[in-house]
Amino acid sequence: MGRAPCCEKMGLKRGPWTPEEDRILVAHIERHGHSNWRALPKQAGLPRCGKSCRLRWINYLRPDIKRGNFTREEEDAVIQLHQMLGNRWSAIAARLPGRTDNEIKNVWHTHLKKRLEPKTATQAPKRKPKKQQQPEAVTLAAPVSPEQSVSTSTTSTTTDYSAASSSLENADSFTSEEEDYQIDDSFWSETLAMAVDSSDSGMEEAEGAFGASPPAPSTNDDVDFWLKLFMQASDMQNSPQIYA
DNA sequence: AAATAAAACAACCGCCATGAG
DNA sequence: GCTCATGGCGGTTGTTTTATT
Repeated sequence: MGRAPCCEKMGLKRGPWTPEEDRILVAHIERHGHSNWRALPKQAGLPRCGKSCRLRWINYLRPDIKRGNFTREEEDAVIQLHQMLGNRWSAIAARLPGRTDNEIKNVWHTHLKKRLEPKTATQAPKRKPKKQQQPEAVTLAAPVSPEQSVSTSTTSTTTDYSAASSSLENADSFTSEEEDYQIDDSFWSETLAMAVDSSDSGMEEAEGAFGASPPAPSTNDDVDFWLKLFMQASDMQNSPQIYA
């Protein structure tokens, strides 16, 4: 028997968050942290359940969230990590700084999965990819703090990956199912190096700053092991003569 | 311009793991 | 050692947005 839904029973509010609710939640967390999600909404005066608050914070309001479309590199990393980890979205998210498990999960289900589907599905997509993410979520969090306005800015996101996006001039070709999923030789060494770096330093900094507890060491070690293995494999591909 | 279909996104639900009492 | 409360995760659904007809 599952636990009763926490929000409905108490007559708490559900559905989309308003900017005002966002502001209250962020202000409260900045001031008091989030040691107890259950108690948080009451303390903050939010008519929400703790679970809802937690989700909102983790997925959208955290200052270190990177918004905007996934770059090609990020998508490829997700695919590769998914091959290694399966549907362990949180583990995958831990390797992609600024991306949340929910976001990754959505991206996976909306286009990455399709990209990997066999060539049988050759119909061209009816829609072109979205130009940019809808700004509402950004504007929700943006006014809250200077930190957020920086980290949640769509433009800053694109600048983060400007180098990568510059190589995406032919992005349309990637969206075609006819396109074989081919990884540039130099890609994995870059992407995985980034992932390892961030796991070694950046991610821990980011997580530490916001009180998130790091995943179990064994899990991290496992993933790091595989990442390094892939890096080595990639290097071998790049310069086989070295390893021959 | 309106209707429709599809994609993208945001949020919720239910289960599981873990820690405190 | 057991029970309960809580946090966290993955799956799923509902809503909104956008492209196409």
